[in-house]
Amino acid sequence: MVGQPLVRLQDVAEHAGVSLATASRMLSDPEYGGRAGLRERVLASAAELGYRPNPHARALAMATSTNIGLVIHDVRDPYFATLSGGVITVAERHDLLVSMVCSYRDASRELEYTKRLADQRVRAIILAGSSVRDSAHAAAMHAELVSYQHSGGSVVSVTRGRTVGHVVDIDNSGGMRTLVHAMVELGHTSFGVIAGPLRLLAVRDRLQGIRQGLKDHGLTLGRDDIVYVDMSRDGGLAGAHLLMKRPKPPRCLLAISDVVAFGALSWLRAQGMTVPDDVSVTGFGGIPAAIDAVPSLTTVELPLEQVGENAMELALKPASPRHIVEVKGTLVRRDSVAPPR
Amino acid sequence: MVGQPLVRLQDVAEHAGVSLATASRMLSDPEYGGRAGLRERVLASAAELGYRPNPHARALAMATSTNIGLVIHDVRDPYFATLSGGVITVAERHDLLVSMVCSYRDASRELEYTKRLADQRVRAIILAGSSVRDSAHAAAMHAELVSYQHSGGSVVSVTRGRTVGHVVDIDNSGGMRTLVHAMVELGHTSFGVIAGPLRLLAVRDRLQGIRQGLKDHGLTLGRDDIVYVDMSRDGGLAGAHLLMKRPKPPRCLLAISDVVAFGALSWLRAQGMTVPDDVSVTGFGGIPAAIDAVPSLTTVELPLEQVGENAMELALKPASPRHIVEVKGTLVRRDSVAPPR
DNA sequence: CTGAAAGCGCTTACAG
DNA sequence: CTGAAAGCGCTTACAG
Repeated sequence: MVGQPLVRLQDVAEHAGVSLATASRMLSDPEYGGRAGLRERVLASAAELGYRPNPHARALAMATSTNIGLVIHDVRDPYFATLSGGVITVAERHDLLVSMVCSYRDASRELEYTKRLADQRVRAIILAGSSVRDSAHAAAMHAELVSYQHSGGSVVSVTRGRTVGHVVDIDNSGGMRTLVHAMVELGHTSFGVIAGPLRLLAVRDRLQGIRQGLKDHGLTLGRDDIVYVDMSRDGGLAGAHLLMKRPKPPRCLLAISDVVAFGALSWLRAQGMTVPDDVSVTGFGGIPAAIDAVPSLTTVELPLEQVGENAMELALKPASPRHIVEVKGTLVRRDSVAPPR
Repeated sequence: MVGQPLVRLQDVAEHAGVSLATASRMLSDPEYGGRAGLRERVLASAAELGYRPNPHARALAMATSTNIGLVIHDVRDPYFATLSGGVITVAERHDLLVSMVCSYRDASRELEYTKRLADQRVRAIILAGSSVRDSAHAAAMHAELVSYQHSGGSVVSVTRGRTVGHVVDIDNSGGMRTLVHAMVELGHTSFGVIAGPLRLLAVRDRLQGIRQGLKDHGLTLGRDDIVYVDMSRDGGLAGAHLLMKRPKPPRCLLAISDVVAFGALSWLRAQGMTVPDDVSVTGFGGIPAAIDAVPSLTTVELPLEQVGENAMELALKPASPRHIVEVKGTLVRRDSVAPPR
């Protein structure tokens, strides 16, 4: 690359009449003493020359950068977009840049990006998507994270089950269980579940919550009462179709996430079915749009933005002791549910 | 930072029995010749030792990195989330990481982040939010971008009016004009506009499109027919309130963006007003959720994801010649509009 | 407190 | 084609 010569620390030092070392100290170590007026002089020179430190040189010398790595499933998903907003807010407060990558729920992408971020010496890696249940992959991820943490990096997972780094543990199963209780108490006994891929831990946990919630009331889920789809609006569309076209369609549709529930609502609307009169629908997550859905969506609301903030705050803490922040969702009952007719 | 010793290029070179220089060439220059089997040997050593190049050392030596900087207004806004998805998709294809920052429509943030990204020697800076109309700020941004480009960086703006770098030019005014024509042809004559802050060029352009569209039919907008709000769902809520509480409320609400329109729909619903029977509502942008709104939202649909892909593709092109990609929206008429009663 | 020097891990003219 | 050496722009023991 060609370019006009940039001003280096060396230039600042000369301009201020001090050594490179002193200039470096005055500029980047606020604690450092120094004879009266020295610091001011160096700062003035830096300002006058328009000095802007080269972060790569610094990262090379210090073996750490001023960036944060954020791994999510998909930015286009409001769940992750909202969470990312929280991460970015706190990162900004600490003058940290965030490099965001999307795994699209693909294990190998997740691993590759994690390595890439580790190589970049980001200060912290925040894994904000549910971890994947694949023992080979899990082992590789674990090894990578351990070595990354060992080299001074900070690891934060927004998923339980990781044995390294800090954790923001979202109570997926408990939230779903509470939701199911409420539906049963509303009078529902016939459920259909639109689930996501079983390799995702969050999916498993939410399903477990559903099963437990039903079991608490002596109910069970039949094999056919659950369908597995992509965790997207289109997945929800397909899932609703599969469940509702059965001979005896369920009276309450439990979607694995809000976005999936939106797809279901859309399918039902297209079929001319009325929610909640014909069928009740629930989501999970509490993305902002849930409140504006028509009918407004009953869901387990997670403080998504705050989860992102928590994650970023944990990223700033030393690796030891490990912190586990538990986040519980709150059931928000809205218009998408009613007692079965 | 403490950490186990990582393997360096030097180690690979020794293991393969070649010099540092040769190892470097074999590993990072596929074009480079070399005696038969040499490359294989070096690659084998690198693989065996688990060599992972230090990107900062490389960036320092080459004065360029393998990252892309993306500046948007807000990740939580589906408009930008969708667009970002496109950027990330193409970036991944080229093995590039994207560092994403949110300006929250704040000029000084935009400038600071741009500088920061330039300092990081990102390969390209993609400015995906509408530029701000403030001559001092514009001058500073321009100077920064020129110097960045001069030093080898690639600049792409998803907004017109920038005189440096490539541009993805979204036809904001033309799109709005078409939309207004359609509304007038539907029989509307009484409009209310929920606009965003005038310092945003995109807002000005869309407003201009509205005015032009009306003028084409001999109509004009009164001073009170337009309100200025935050470009968010809550802004839309407030805007609808302001306009609809007037003595003679408009029969058609033109929102400056889809998200703002969602807010308006929400307010109207809360008031017990029916869309489109009582009032028609339109948006702009074509975010995915527009189709699932109830009533589904009439809007000018932009290929947002593709805009992001285009931007990233332009980022890969040499600075000269400049490319201007023009993107037109398409009017999508849905259920949120009807002839006035 | 301050400075000269080594070192971070690469790339790339420059000689051979 | 290959290697020794300089250089990228910082930080930080190590002496003074």
